[in-house]
Amino acid sequence: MPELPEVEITLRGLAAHLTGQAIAKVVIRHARLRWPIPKNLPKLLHGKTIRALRRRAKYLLVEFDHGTLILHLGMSGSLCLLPAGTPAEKHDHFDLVLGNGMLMRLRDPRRFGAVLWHSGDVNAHPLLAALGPEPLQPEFDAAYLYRTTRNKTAAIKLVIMDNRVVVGVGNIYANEALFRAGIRPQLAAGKLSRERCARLVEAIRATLTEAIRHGGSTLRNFVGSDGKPGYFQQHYRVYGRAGEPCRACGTPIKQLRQGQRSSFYCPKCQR
DNA sequence: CTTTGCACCTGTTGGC
DNA sequence: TGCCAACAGGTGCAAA
Repeated sequence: MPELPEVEITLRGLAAHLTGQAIAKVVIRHARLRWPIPKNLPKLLHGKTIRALRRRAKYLLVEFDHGTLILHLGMSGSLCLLPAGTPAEKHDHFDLVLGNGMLMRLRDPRRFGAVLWHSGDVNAHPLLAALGPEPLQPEFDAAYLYRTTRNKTAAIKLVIMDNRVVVGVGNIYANEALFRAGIRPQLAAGKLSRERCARLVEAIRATLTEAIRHGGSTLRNFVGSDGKPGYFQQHYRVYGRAGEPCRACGTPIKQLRQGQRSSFYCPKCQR
């Protein structure tokens, strides 16, 4: 589920409910996520007040006066707000119980997600320090992408999915953005012209912005929901459509593998 | 430095 | 229906 739009939607859904709340209790049911949840988290957070929620790449940052709780949803994670006392289900690994009688619950069947703590400047955390620009911020522009791709022989799809180049472009939206830009996923990044870099930047922005506007590919209620996604069938142009006709020209969509991930493209619309 | 493939997990899907 | 393999939207890391 969680590509950047889902994380952004989650952030927006939670922010107003968490900000200013004190932590009444921290519950760790299953500490073995991608990295272990710190054992001392309950002690660290008890009675402390949430000052703000932010997002950096696909990390959700819960800021306190004395440090930051770093959350990542991995491949299958979701967060929801429930009344305190709601019984936990199978994959509910972590709760923040709030002073207002609600709790924020992390559910993550595959456990590729993360719950970490960092005191001090969170941008200096090893997981965040080397990240590239946000795709929706002005630093990510045509000049930057052109400069960054020079002399790169790697496929453009792999490059835009590289966190050090730009964050938050996952497999689905990489495929969709390349279709919008009319660029083949296997094209060597260094061969892109300035004009095509500009098109790609705009395509990435438009694809992500549109997905955020639609509530991500998954719509959730954050308050009172059980975290089960209510599915919103996203109208993908190429992702998952191998063999089906291109929505623009009717040519069958092709599939290939790049870096152990599936890529999809229209051989006529994308060059 | 870049590139490649593995690893962490469970759930779902599709072929036989 | 059952069984099993393949695959899934992330991404850090070791090895080459």
